[in-house]
Amino acid sequence: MSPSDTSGDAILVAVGWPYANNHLHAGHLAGAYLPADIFARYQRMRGARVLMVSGSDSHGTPVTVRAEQEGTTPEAVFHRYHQSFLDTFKGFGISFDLFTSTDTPNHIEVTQDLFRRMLAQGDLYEADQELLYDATAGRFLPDRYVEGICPKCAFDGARGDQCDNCGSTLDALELINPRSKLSDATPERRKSRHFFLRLTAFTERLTQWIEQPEHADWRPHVRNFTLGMLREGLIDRSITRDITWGVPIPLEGYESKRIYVWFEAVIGYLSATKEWNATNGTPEAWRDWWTDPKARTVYFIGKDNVPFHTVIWPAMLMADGGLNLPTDVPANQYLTMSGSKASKSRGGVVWLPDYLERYEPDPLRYSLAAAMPETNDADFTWAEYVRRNNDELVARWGNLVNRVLTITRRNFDDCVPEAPATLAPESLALLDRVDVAFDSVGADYDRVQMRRALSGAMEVAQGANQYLDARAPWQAVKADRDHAAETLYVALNAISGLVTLLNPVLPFTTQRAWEYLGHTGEVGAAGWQRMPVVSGTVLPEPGPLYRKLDDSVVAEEEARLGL
RNA sequence: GGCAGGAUAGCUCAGCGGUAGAGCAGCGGACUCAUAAGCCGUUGGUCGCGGGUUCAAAUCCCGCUCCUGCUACCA
Repeated sequence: MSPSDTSGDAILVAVGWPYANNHLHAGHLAGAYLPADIFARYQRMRGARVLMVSGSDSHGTPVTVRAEQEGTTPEAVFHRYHQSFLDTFKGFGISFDLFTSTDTPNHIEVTQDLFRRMLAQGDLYEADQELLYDATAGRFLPDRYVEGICPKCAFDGARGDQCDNCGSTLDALELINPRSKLSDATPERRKSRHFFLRLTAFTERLTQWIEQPEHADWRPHVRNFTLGMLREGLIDRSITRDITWGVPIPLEGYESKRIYVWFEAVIGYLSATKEWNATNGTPEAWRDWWTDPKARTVYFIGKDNVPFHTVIWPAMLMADGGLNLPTDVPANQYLTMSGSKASKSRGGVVWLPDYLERYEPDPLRYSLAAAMPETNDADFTWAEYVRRNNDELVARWGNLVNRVLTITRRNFDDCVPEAPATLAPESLALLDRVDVAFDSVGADYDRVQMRRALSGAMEVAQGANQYLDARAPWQAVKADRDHAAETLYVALNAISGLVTLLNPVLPFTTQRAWEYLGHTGEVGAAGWQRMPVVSGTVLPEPGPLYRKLDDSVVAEEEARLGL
């Protein structure tokens, strides 16, 4: 269903904003974009009015630094990766209604509007801040851009925010012999006037909100982490920086400063909703997602983003007044790559544009969904990818489709056979099992338990294989043609249900299977139910849904990773 | 340091109070429609260590060991 069709319940699928300083990798897909897409596809199928939005986070120090290194502008860096993101999402079928950026007039306007109102209400205030300044690079340094000797353990190499040796959380001003990571210069202390978010004023309201009974089933790592932050005490944070690449402060005399990304990027969820509705001729309809208390707003992010989505953004929404707070923030844990953490800055990563040059999107979607880091960090290995592709997609599911279509077309004149008026008990049992799966698998998708949903659907596929084996239509077709006809008719109908059940995870290949069954249109448009396969329908010639991968792929890809 | 999660069959993991499970790998079998796929059977574990609660603990409580992550002025 289109977000413009107002008949369904409104669900905002809000997805974390990727930082436009590099391409996306498999960790991004597993952590946020894939679960969001599966969820959105499922909700659309069951008739919800889904609006799925995100955009490039175009601002921030690393973008500026990268631009300087390359001798180009921050805009150029941002545009390059923004385009890369769009290509990647298209290639993997991540079905955004809108993927915009923080570099739009609309976003700047929405941000500045909220800034002004929060300032007027006293939720923001001005104060001096002492910071480290790199005179060589001509820039104030974020804590992470400063290194020095740890004041607690004397480790030389501690970063300004944290010492990797003893684990202490630091203030960059405490470092002994600080040096800039940008220029190696010794930074100097300078005062600068900034705006602060009065987070401390929201502690009580945030705590009450998190402790509401309907939030009891939030993922433990999200809920407990948030409660821990609230218990330990929030700290007012400065939300402006001495930089020139970012959203301008809407006041006179602040031309050398910008609103900082962590304050501004989360506003993107709201500004993107407004942008989509303005573009589609319904400028007031953004309220259906943001002010209707029945709307759900679900945020798909990696766990490193939790504080911004369960504390800072909710506080900003409370400050605004009438906007919906997050319904759920099903943050994922990390995807590790052959045992080590996937990272944009380090190597050992499966880059998504690179992947798409060699492989189809669905097998990676499948592998990542089957081992999604929902409760723990999950490890991605190429060996497991190849195994899942070959054993599960090719052998169990793809082969099921292929074998049934092949026998049917060969023996029944390329048509769906006639079924008897009364089906055998095992035939009814299989179809019933498929139909029941729509409830259980659907509930799992709805709860963002993608691993469970997928394994539930795949168990039904296995059941279909067992059914076929028990009734052996390849033999029956010689002795008892009606028996074989029933088997194939039932199997085709079971496959039809499976196509729909699997479509949120495997949108490309299930669409092809859908057409092999003689259906027309899109799987996603047919609703969350088993589409009957009708006797007499002509079945087109099928092709393999998946390609079997040779074991040598494992060694090749591991070599690329530098393992 | 604080917080969270984990430690279960060779491997990847599920189970989270009631006689140890799945997939893969291994072994055996019947079949042959299918991308030599599918199906059936089977080998294999004192569920990290030590205490405790209970008629009963992988499952709850306490302590310990090891692993991973997060710890909001990169996002």
